[in-house]
Amino acid sequence: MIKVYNTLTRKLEEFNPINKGKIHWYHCGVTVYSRSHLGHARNLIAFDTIRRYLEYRGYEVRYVQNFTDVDDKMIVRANEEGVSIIELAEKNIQDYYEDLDRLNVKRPSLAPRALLHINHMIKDIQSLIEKGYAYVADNGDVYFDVRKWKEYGKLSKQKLENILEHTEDTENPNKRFPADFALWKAKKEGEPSWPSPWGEGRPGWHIECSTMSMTYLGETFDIHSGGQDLIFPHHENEIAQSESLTGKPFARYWLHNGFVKIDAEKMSKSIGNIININSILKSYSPDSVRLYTLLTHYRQPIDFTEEGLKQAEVTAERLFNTIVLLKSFANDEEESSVITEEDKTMIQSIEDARNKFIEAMDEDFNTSNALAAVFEISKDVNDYLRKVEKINSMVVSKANELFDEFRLVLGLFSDIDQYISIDKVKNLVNLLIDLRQEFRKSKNWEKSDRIRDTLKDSGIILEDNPKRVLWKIVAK
RNA sequence: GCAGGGCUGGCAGAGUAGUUGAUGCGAUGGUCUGCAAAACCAUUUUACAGGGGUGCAAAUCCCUUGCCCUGCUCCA
Repeated sequence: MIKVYNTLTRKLEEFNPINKGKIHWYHCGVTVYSRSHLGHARNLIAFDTIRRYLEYRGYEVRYVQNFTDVDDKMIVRANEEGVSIIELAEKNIQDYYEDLDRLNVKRPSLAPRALLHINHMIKDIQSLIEKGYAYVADNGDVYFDVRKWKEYGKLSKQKLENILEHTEDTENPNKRFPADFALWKAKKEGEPSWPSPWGEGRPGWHIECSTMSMTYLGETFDIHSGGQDLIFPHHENEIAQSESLTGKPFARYWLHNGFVKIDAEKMSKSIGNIININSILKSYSPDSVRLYTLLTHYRQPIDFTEEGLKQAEVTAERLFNTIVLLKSFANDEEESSVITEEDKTMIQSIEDARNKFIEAMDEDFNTSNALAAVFEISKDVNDYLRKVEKINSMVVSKANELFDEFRLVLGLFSDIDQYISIDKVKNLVNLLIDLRQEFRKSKNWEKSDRIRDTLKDSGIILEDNPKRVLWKIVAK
């Protein structure tokens, strides 16, 4: 049974999708006006892993993630660069996918863009006006009337009075109430605009997510996710718009991830303390970044330090070594009919590790504890491959199965195949190892070292152990 | 002010009442060993911001103080 922490109820809840076996999920994506940073990476990796886990558990996941390509930031940036917002969006979406792919984050099932849904948004705004939840101001703006929606504040647990007290926008004469938010903004000079029943203008920020999520996932869907900073006002407003429009519950489970901080401060574009994904990937592998992220539970903040990332890098490398070594035994045909006590213990450990992993992930996707299971079995495998008299092919295949599952869910080491040797190479290396062992027996260190050094130069590392010589292919 | 999150070993980071200070990194010692590399083992353990309270029992629940962060404005 999977449990998730739901921001709406502030409780751990049993997870059950509306349609058995299928999950409809909307993830709030990015405004495509600049390059993505580590905060986005954390967010993407966290939910990508959750998605992968749900798929692993047999769910079919429809994962919709939007691109905000029309809003204030887009317009300002496009003007600065002297391009249209469409051109700006194109470029940044391309960069975004590049970052996404490198981090091995699965692409969304659907990635709708706000600009292509303006007519649909207009229809929704129109309905909200007709239902009396929205009003047209004299200047052509359209606002959502928060006082009409009695449940306003239910996600962020804010009372309207408190919101009001700290709303800065008290001067706007077009609003009936300071906390009302824009569904449609009348055109200003130098801004792109679209025709509407209320004159030229453009949509407000929040409506796109309501419109697009319900278009592709239905009026009520399972999961809605995003960063914690979106809880208010963005997600609060989405709920208000959507539920007043349909009269039905909007998203059922609200998931929010914690921030990446730098020197105890949130990493954000407005503070300017950002590290871009592409720049961190110049010094660290995607696997290191993923692992670094997953070592902390997704709802906890991560105070980013290079030291921490380095630690994760070492950890990732060690784990990688285990897996690649294990893979090198995968196709060894020697069927061992005898099952020793050590084999049995290993098989049991493998089962235990899988169960522990699942148990951890079931509990609100506790990747920290899940990884603990991975590290423990990794240690057992290392021990087994080096110490046991005869390696049992069944043990190897079960272990490989397990690590394949881990890799799939955690999104780690997706490029591992390039480090696995084809049989021809394998035979060749094994021959050289045999020869070298003969030289070693006769204490011909010069020749035995020459073999080892030459192999090392071509990226093959030998490792002498009492029971056997192990080898692996490394990068470069 | 209101709402929420945090304060655990040298570092990172799980754990929300009671058979583990999980796990990772680091450090020290060891095993292995021609050398190298890797791996494994042991130690690094009477921790849980301070104070108070309720429990047979609290890091874990309640109260309180301190410090930090976040949202209430665009933001993953």
